Amino acid sequence: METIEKSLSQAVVAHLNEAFELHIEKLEFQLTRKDFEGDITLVMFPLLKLTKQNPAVLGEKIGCYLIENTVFVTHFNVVSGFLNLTISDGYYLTFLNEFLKVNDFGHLKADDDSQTVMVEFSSPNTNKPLHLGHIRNNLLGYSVAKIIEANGKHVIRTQIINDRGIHICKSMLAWQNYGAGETPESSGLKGDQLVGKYYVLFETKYREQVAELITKGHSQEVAEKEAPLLNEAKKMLLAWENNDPEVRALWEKMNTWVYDGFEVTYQKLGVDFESYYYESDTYLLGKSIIKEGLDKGVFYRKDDGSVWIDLTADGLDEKLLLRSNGTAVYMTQDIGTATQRAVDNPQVKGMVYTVGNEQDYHFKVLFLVLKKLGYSWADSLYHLSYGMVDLPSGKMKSREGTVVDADDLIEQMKNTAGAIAKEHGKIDGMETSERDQLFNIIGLGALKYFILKVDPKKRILFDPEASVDFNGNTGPFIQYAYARIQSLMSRVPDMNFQLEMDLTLVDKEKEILKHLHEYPTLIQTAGEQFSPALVANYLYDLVKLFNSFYQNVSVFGEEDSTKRAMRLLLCQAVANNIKAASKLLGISLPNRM
RNA sequence: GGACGCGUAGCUCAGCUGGAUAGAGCAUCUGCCUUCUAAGCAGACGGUCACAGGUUCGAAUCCUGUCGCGUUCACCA
Repeated sequence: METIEKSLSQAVVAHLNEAFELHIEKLEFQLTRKDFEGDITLVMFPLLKLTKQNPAVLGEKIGCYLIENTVFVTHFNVVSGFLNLTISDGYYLTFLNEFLKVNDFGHLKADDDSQTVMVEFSSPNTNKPLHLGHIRNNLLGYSVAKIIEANGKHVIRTQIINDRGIHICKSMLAWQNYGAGETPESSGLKGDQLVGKYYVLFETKYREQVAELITKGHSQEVAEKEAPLLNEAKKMLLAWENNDPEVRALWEKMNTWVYDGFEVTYQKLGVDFESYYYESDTYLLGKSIIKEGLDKGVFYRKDDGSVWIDLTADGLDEKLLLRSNGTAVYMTQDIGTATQRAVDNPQVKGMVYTVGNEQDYHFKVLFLVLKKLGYSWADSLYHLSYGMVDLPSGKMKSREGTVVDADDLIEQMKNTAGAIAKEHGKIDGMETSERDQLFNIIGLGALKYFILKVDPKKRILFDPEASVDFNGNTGPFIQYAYARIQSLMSRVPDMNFQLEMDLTLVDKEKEILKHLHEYPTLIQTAGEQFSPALVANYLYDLVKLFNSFYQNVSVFGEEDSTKRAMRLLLCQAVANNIKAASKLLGISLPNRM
């Protein structure tokens, strides 16, 4: 179904080009502001110069033409340079009919010819549990993947796991030295929590050693470098790289614990993945690519043996790619992983990396290096950068214990939802299991919406105590509207109404239909901009419009049965739309609350 | 210091590629539960869109500069 803006634009453009011998390609229409009469507005200022007409005359001309030559323009008025057009109720009723025929109206379906896009998110380290920052990352990545899918593309959700390096060795070492064989089973802790505990323990013991060295007269700098624990960890990393069987076995055991723990968190969050990349599998490829690049002359070697790339001509710096001792750095790994991923998935035409904005520079360099290596796919890489999540107390720092743990936060949201529901007396006569499920849906809905509604690139100030609300512009507000429609629908045994096309719409009904009409365009824009926030704010506006309608216009009280049928169908359409849009945000909807 | 990002109501945020009198929620205040769920609705209050220039019919939006906040410029990841 063609949008009304497009057909209007075509009609007006053809008419103007002929009348004034112009070569305009298309015109932009916008929704008419509330205070003026009309539905769609053409801003005529740009046309005034071209046609050398005054606004009143030109508006009159276009307006009359549209009334005579289209079926859906019924009135028009001109205010200064604005031509306001009124669209017939019949047009919107036809639209409503179309809308109801499809489940996810406005979403395109991928077929065999569709593009495939890979979306990477989460990218955890295997030495500690997921925290609030990961939650934003996961929600964003998952939602963007859904939005891209709704634009008719195949999507492969993937995660790149940083499973090697000094950090995991620290956890391993602490577990070995102080763990006494503790396991997730014996401790009752989730695997990731257990491994995280030993990472923290390492840091504690390490700092004790540093302090001790300082009292013995060493400088801070020397002490930090010479502490025996750190040297042990380094030794362990080396043993790992040399495939020491014992170290590898311990590494695999502890990583497995962590993955099991992560899986539980992902399930609670409602995200999942189709493929996984492990840096332990790809860092060697990274190293060999560095060698190739060296041979090709893209990189150069310094006297100490380290390998670099000079990006000063591109406005960046010189960047280290391989240490003088030949070991891989972060960039080496990422080059390897990116290449592996491209080799494994030749059909993929785009790659989205969901990574925090503190790595903007890193990704700029990474993409540029890949391009200089001559990979054709390097141009289709995109860094979906997002702002960090700050706490009122400042930045989250794992070493200072100011991290908000993902599992804890989810639990807390659920409890808050329960407490508020109880306060409102919403849970009377509900089974315990049903109750539990409901609190889960609402708590997570609140959390997801709270995070997704803000522009990805902006930082979020997150106050775990106060800032997640259940009133106003929130997830539960949207869920509540949906639940109310469901309860309304449950009173109507048969929804097979035939829509009468000569009905007269009241303002609120028309406003809702106009809003629904914008949905396909919105999804397209959200896809282009990788922005779940657009979807969230659209949803909020829809629910606001709907609530106002629902509270002020009766459905069952309506005596005209055809009008009543139309209103019920309108409710149905809104419910469908809430469902479709919520799915893109990963927000579940309850049938009652 | 260089680079990148941000700055809109007391607080948290919208404001699409420039368009009409800058919008929501929270907080504060007024009404509305005996008819489909009050986690709601109707309304009031609240703004020098950081500041200064520029571009033009027209700027919160684009350009330049200044200030403030953040991130980043590691043989850390």
